[in-house]
Formats: sequence, structure tokens, C-alpha cells
Amino acid sequence: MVKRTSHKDDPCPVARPLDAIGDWWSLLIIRDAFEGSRRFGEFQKNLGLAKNILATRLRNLVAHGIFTLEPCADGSAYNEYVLTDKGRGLFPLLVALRQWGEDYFSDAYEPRARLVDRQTGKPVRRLELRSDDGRLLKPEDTVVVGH
Amino acid sequence: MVKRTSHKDDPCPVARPLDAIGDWWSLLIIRDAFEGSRRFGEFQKNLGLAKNILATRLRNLVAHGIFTLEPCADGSAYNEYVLTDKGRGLFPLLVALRQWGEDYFSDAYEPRARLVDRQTGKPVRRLELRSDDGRLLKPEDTVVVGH
DNA sequence: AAGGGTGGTTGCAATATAAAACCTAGTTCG
DNA sequence: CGAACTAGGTTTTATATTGCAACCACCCTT
Repeated sequence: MVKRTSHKDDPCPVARPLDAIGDWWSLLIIRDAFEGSRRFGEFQKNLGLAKNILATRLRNLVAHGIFTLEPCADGSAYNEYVLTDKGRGLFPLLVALRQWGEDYFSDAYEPRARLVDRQTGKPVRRLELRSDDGRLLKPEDTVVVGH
Repeated sequence: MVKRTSHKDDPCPVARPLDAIGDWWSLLIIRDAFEGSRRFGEFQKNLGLAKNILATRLRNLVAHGIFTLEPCADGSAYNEYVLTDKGRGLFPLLVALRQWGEDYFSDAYEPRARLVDRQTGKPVRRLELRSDDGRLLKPEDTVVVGH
């Protein structure tokens, strides 16, 4: 998939996932899935990427257990790609990416998409890292241990 | 940087950041910076990537305002790469990636790196998305509006 | 059974990536 | 002060990935 020797053996939990989702398109495909896409054609239409690339990515994501390929729920003979729990576990990451994008990539005039609570219609809270006892943690307040 | 027509014009705040950090190495470089690396050689040693690739990535990250290139703090004539606020804003994203990696890519026997609170030494809390009024939100509880 | 939509695969050309050799300016040390 | 060594890259050159376009098979409708 990726040229460089994979990070399967890298003990860091940041590095290893990149085998699965470290490329340009995978995250966008997953985001699309969170917004309701399930079929090959939907992804292709929404993202506008070449079909062979999409096929490769989806194969990879299925192989990594992020999607499963299941018979279409609507009864037709086609298949659909549905997120596994592992795939759904990427939701916070997508939200983090989105919030960062909103912070630093928004043009003032152009109105942008926002993520809102379906119940109230209000924007969601900002993601933030807290300690075990609830203090807000900045990068410097943390260390990586054990590696 | 990336072949495909860039996502600068994609209104989705998930897509646009990928120009800046959507490739394999950039996130690892940024993670390394959070752990204290500042000099070219440090990054290269820790990550083990080719020097031309590292140079390209760092240039790109500087161009996107994620790092600045500053004279070395220790007085030597060399430069160092230091994270801007925008770069530091990626901390939650890195944490999200790390937590996902810990959840789904850990081998049971092999002890893995963990992110802990520097003060208490205890693992940090899990990132979670909450609504304006504090309810825990699952993917289905949210919608993207305004696009 | 014919025509169109769905879900891909297979060439090929263009592009990005990786490894290694090379280069230049700072630093160290005798 | 000059030689050797280090940091921080740039330049080749080979290889892998990407993207487009054409093709194909299957399902579904009429």
C-alpha cells in the first residue's frame, strides 16, 4: 500500500494506525460514511476520485476491519460498505480534524459546514483533553510513557 | 505537494486540512515535535525517513503555518522548527489518533506507550464529543449543516 | 432480450516517493 | 589557523503510486 516499510512494528500507537488510514483519501471516505454513504457509487460521486483508487482504498479499509462488505440492506443484490465499531471509533478523530479545520482554514466570508447536535441544532462542544481528575490538559502537561 | 487538485476549494473543513497534514509523515513529524524534537537531525533520527522527504515535509509544514523556522534557542548558528499555535492546535487530533491506535492496534503482550498526565502520572481521559449542554454525542446524534 | 446503471478491473502516462551520493556552512579540536 | 567532523540540506536516479480512460460483467428494468 505504502512504499516505506510499514509501521506495523512501530510501538507507538500514533504510528501504527497510519497503515490503515494514513493516506489522503481514506479519511474522506470514512467521513462520507459517517454522513450516510454506503455504496461504491455514492462514495465515488461525493468524493470525485478515480474508481480504481476508490476500489483500492475500500479494499484496504475492509482488510483493516474498518468497513465490512455486506449485502445491501434495501434488498437489492448489490453490496454496501458499512462501518465497523473500529471504524466508528474514528469519530473523535474526524471531529478533531474538523474543528481544527474550522479554526484555521475558514474564509471569513464563505459560510462553512458546521457540526451540530441533531437534537438541539446547536454546534457541538469543542474536543478537549482532560486528566483523570478532570483538569484541562495542554500538550506540555502530558508525557508518553512505557514505550 | 499532492497530485490531485487540492481541496482548497472544498468547503468541508475536514477536507481542507488534508492539504497540510494529509500525508503519511507530517503527522508523525508533528507528534515528534510535541515530544520535544526541534532540529532537522532529531526528526530524521527519530523517524528514520529520507532527508529529502523530511526537508520537503518541513517546508510544506512551514508554508502552512504549522511550524516556524527560528534561530536555535541554545545559541548555536543552526535553526530549529517550532510549532505555531496552529500546529499546537493539532494536539487533540493526535490524541484522538493515539487513543484509537491504543484501542485497536495494541498487541496484548507487548506493552505500549501511553499518554499520561505529567502531574499525577495517570493516563489521561478519553476524548469524547459532547453537546452544548453536556450530553455525550454519538456519530448519529450529529449532523453537518450549512455546507 | 436490450439497454442502462452499478461495481468494479486493466492498461498506460504522469507524478510523487525513497535511497544514496553529493555539497556547503558551522563547529570542534590540536 | 587549518583539518576533520557535524548539521542541514540539494541533486540525482530508480521505483512505486496516482489518475484517467477504456473496458467488462453483472444486475435490473422494460
